[in-house]
Amino acid sequence: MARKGTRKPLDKTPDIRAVAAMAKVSIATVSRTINGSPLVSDRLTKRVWHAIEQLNYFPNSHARSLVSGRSRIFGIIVENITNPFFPELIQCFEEIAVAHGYEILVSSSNSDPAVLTTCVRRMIERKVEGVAMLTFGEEEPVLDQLSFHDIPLVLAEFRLDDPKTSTILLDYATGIRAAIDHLVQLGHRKIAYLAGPHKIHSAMTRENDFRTAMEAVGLPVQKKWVVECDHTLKGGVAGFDRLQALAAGPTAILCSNDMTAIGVLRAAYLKGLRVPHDLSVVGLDDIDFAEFTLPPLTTIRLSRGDLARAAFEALRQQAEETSSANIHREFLVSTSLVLRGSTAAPPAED
Amino acid sequence: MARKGTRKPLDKTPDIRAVAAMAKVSIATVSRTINGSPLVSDRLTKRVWHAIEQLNYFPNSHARSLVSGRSRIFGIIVENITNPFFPELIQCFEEIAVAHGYEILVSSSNSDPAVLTTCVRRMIERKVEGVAMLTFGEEEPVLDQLSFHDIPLVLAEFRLDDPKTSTILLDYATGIRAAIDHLVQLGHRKIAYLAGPHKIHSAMTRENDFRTAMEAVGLPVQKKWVVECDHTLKGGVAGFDRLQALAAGPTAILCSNDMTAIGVLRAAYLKGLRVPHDLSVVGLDDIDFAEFTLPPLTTIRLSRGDLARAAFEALRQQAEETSSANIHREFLVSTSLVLRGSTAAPPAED
DNA sequence: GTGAAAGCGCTAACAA
DNA sequence: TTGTTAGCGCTTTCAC
Repeated sequence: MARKGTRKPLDKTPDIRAVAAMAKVSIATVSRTINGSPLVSDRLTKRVWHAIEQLNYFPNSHARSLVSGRSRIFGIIVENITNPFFPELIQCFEEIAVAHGYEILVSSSNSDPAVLTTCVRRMIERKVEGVAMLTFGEEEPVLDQLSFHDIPLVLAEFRLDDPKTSTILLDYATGIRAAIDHLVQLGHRKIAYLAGPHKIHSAMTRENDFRTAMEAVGLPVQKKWVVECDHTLKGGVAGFDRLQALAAGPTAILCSNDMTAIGVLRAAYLKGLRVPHDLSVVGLDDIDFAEFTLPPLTTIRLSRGDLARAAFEALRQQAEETSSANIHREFLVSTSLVLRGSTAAPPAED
Repeated sequence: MARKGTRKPLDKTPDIRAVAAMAKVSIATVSRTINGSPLVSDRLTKRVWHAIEQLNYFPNSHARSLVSGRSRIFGIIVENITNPFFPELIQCFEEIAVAHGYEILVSSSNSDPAVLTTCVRRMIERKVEGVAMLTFGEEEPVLDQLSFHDIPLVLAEFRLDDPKTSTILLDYATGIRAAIDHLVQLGHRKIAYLAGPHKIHSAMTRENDFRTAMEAVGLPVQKKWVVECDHTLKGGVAGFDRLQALAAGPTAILCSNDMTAIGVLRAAYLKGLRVPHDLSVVGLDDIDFAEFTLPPLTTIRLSRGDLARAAFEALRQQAEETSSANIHREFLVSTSLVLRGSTAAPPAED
């Protein structure tokens, strides 16, 4: 409608033109300066930065993304931000991303496919350059969208035969085997397992690794002693209660995650069982809280830092390669047993 | 360089022009349809949506923001995402925001002014339409930037005389007074306080409210019994240890937040003190974990939902008003005492 | 009701 | 080295 500046002569946040005018250079020079182009002379570089500071100019990232076709945003979708494992993970991921000049968009799917769908939509609309799906197995409904829009992806425990998709494999088996060995060495033979939700892929992997480990040490897995929980504190309490309803209860419980284990600690206390004297409990994740429970939780450590680094690295490589060079990559994150106070020898048989 | 479509005839994610071509309408009509303009006829509306689905078209939000000048993004900056209080808060805020068609940008300042500065910069560059600073008192260094860029703001416990800034007041006093009353009624007279970092504004507010409450019930506040911690689990342990080093220790400890209190629970256990028999402990926040500690934590509840709603509402009002109508608003969030198992009568005097 | 066309603020050719 | 200019994908006048 009006030519530049005609409507409101002053009352605007400064744009690249204002900087150019003040520094008496072209807007191209301002752009080059901001982007660190080596072509700009020292003299002009100085003048431009001076003007930028004077005007308190902040480049508009929407304009940048639009024209460059690169948003420098990575999305990260976690299963449930309310589980302390994930904030710790997000924290690491964000630090790394910001250090590399990327932004992040965080979403929590809460195991709800509808939520997942809309947050993927939002990410596509924002033109993220990659998304880390750390939902551990609920990702299938949105995979097509992402691949249609050509967005690099890193998935946990899910191999997809797509050059733009990488996979992070979690070696739960080693940690779980170590936990079982530890328990067996202590004298336990009746070991129960509080599983995660079966619709979560990693929960199934963990459960299978539990079965494999039990078999390896020659212990039977009683069907009733594997109960499905939901990875929450409340779920741990409920799971424990179901286990307690059985005759000849287990002397040790391995849990699919720390939240479940902390719930068990609480429930056992209420039932008058003393951990580890009457019952041994092992968690998985090693969230910050695990060190501070009563007693401190013996758990299988899954490093947030390692996971975050793998996820970022996978995305960065995909994003910064020419798209024709993309290949499917795999990363492995290991686990290890952390011995604390929630495991001990089982009580003497009655 | 090349005219539209010359370079790669097909190999692109669809844009508004592709939709227009397929629906045999102008791009203006597509835009109107997407934005729900009532001016488009039913016949064309149908054709356009059909084309959108066929092509799996997602509008580019950078382009939208650029031209409309509205990003529909709110930023939320929290003090420390690793403290479970904040993920729960973010969760609520995000839900409300998404329900109202807004996106959110989350950042955790980790009490580091440099981090705060860069995350505010990123938010300004992304043209957020408002930011909720839930850092409780570390915001001063960035206030100028935000106000220079004319970005609506909502602050916790910080009044700023600016029409684009709203304030959320937290009524800690009521909850703290209730906690002190409760303790006094139980028979406690020696009440210690584990404070938060003094550089955090809310920590000072809480501490002052503690002093006021003590005075109101006629109890002296011993200088040595107020020790500054850092709102973490470790900090709670350290704070407890410092209190224990004193002769004639307190019989009850009120903590500036739940993390500190949980640390105290742990430290007391290690020292062989039984809570609540030997020592009463009260937290503040009522994070989800508080119900699951051993014993369950008596704490002063600060509703994440209320806080998130107040923050969103403040921002929405600022963003959707004509800028001339903006006025400073204040919201009040209340607290209340939640009785659980970590408080009891003090041990009989020796 | 619908379409044509002018930009939003910036980057990246290309020219000088 | 620097400046000129053509769009990035979309919304929004304005004219029909």
